[in-house]
Amino acid sequence: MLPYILLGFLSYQPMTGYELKNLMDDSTQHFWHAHHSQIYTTLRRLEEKGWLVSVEPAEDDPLNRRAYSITESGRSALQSWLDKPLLEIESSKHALLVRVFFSGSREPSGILRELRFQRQLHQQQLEQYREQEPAAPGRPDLEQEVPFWRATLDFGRRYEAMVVDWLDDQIARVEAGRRPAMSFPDAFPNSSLEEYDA
Amino acid sequence: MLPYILLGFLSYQPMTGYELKNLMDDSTQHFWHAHHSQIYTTLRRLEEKGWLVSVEPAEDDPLNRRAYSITESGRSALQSWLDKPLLEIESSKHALLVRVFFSGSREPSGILRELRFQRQLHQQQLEQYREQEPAAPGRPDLEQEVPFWRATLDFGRRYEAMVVDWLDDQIARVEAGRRPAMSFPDAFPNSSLEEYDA
DNA sequence: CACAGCATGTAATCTGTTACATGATTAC
DNA sequence: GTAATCATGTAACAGATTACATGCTGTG
Repeated sequence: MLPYILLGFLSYQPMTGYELKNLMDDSTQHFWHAHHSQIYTTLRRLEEKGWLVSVEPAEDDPLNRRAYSITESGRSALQSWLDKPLLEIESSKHALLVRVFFSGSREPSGILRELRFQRQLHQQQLEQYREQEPAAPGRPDLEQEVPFWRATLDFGRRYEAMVVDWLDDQIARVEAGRRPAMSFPDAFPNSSLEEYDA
Repeated sequence: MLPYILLGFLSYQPMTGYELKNLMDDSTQHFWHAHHSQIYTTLRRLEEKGWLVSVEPAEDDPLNRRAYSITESGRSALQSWLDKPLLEIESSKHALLVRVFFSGSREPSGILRELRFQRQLHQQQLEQYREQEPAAPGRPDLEQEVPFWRATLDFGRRYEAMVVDWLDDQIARVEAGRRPAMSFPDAFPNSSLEEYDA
């Protein structure tokens, strides 16, 4: 997948590995991320394949920047990947759900602490997504891309909102189970926005 | 993560690799999956670590079944993993979103075909989750686990419902963009439940 | 007897993470 | 000057997928 992300961005304009890393951190982070080590090695591999070409860092560039450009061969590889649609549901991995699945014998207080902290993290993530707005300033040729960038951001917002709701319900469920047949309020009601106190 | 899933299941009762694979396919599939090759090698590794013990397949068992049991050391490893809560948002990977992100210059018809097919898949997945109901028949000692199993299933249902909604909106958006300032219905309106016709 | 399912493994490869390593530039 | 950021790489390791490989059992 990473090769196509790099090809995709380089189809907009030539860039260095460092710039690609930053772009991914800003825009694809919530559905695909990569460490710089993987990006640099993948770029080299794509150049060997002939899908990219890089210009040797200029001698007067002490930062040793290597800019990559997409080749015609790279463009058609990207295009034929896009033309071959995804025909399956991709499987995902959620460590949090693994933990919840095997939490039946944990202390309710420990579970609650974890769920409340996760709720806080996902709420913050949601707020951050709500502030983001994709744009291609000064690139009218990329205007048609913007609605698709926004679509992926919208997915992120809906996903985080769903997770926050689910966590709220799980927190309520565990709290309800903790004091069965009781209705006393907690002596020190927990704010779900406190720092994790582990 | 896989080691803890195996430990978690084996904390319920001794099992073979094959049974663990089936259990995962039935219950953790939507938040963690593994191929049998990885399960068998991981079980061996956990035995070397002393977290599991296996009994040699009985001589009279032509199927060569090897049953694993959790050790005390394995139980405490599982427990201390559960006691160390997850303090970050886990990053996820969504190939579909990568494709959508770089779909700005694709043919609307190709995008629509893909989105509609994905919608169909996720709708089916949602219906399948709605029919599922976690239970521990004949194991009253596992009753307390059931609500947590159900919680992860509930996550799956909400996730698939969210994805279907999002796909509906994206399909509508692309359709609206395809015939700007027009309101003629399609000559052959597409059923979103047809087989993929690629 | 053929085929689906039971049952376990190894090997090669690919993908991804973490750690190690280096050096320049910019802002304070 | 010192810390953050720019910028690129290698190496070791861990995690995951795909292919290869084998043999038994039960059903039609």
